[in-house]
Amino acid sequence: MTSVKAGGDIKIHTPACFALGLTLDCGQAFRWTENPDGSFSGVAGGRFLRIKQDVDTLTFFDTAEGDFNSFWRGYFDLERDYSAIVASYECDKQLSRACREGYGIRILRQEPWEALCSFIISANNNIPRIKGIISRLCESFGTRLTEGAYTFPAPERLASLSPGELDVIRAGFRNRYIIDAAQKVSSGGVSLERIAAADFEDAKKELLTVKGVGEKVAQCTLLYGFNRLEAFPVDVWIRRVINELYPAGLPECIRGTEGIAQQYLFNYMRTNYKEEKQ
DNA sequence: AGCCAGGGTCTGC
DNA sequence: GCAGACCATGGC
Repeated sequence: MTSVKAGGDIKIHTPACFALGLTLDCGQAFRWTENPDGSFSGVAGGRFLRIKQDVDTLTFFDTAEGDFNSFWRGYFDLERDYSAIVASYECDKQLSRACREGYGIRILRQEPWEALCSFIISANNNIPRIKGIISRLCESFGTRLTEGAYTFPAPERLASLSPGELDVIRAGFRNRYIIDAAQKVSSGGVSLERIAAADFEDAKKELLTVKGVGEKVAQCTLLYGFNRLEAFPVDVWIRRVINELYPAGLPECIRGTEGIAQQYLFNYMRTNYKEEKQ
């Protein structure tokens, strides 16, 4: 069976402060892979996308205009003025440097359920392995879109599984956490709609009722799944940032967009640490 | 071989 | 509230 192309390519002028590769490979999303030609392929919102950034052009291959406007525009946060946000970080020297080195990183607007489930899997784990587990989760329990591309399984699909049935994804002790999250979300015991409408503290409190969700996973879910830019997840890398760069406290200029600053600092510390080890 | 990874839970004080 | 053991897995 041959697939019918739904639409042509969409080309837009690359927005200011937009770096595709850094954004898709900075530890906030786990579903994108780089192709030999420099484009990226991935699945989000139940849609497969191949996308490539050239000097001045961003190409969404084989994408319908309706999908671009109703989904991808929001997913890549194209309407937000990142140049202004990054400029507001000039109050701090080290943060400014982090912004230069990671210039163009954006916070993706991922789906709440995928973000919650992905960051439950991220606990005490490393990024390459997180990607592998999520890939196997989608391949085993998602819906096939095209060759090698599967949707992220809905909570309803995972809620009826036993931990043993999840062994194929090799998530280890996280199996029962994934299932608990799927059960609470699909039953409405935890409501993603209510979380989206709640203030920050109430939203976090509701997320913390899920097993396997502590402070850090809740902050990640709110930042990446609900676009709460005031969230500030602290993992081991950000702990190093705080200890080594900001022992007296974080700079004032990040107030309101702490999550974006956090992403630049995360990238900065990880990149420099890797170079140090070579 | 042992340590680490976008942590959290559970128990005991 | 806080420390410490424990949790699966795989890369280095």
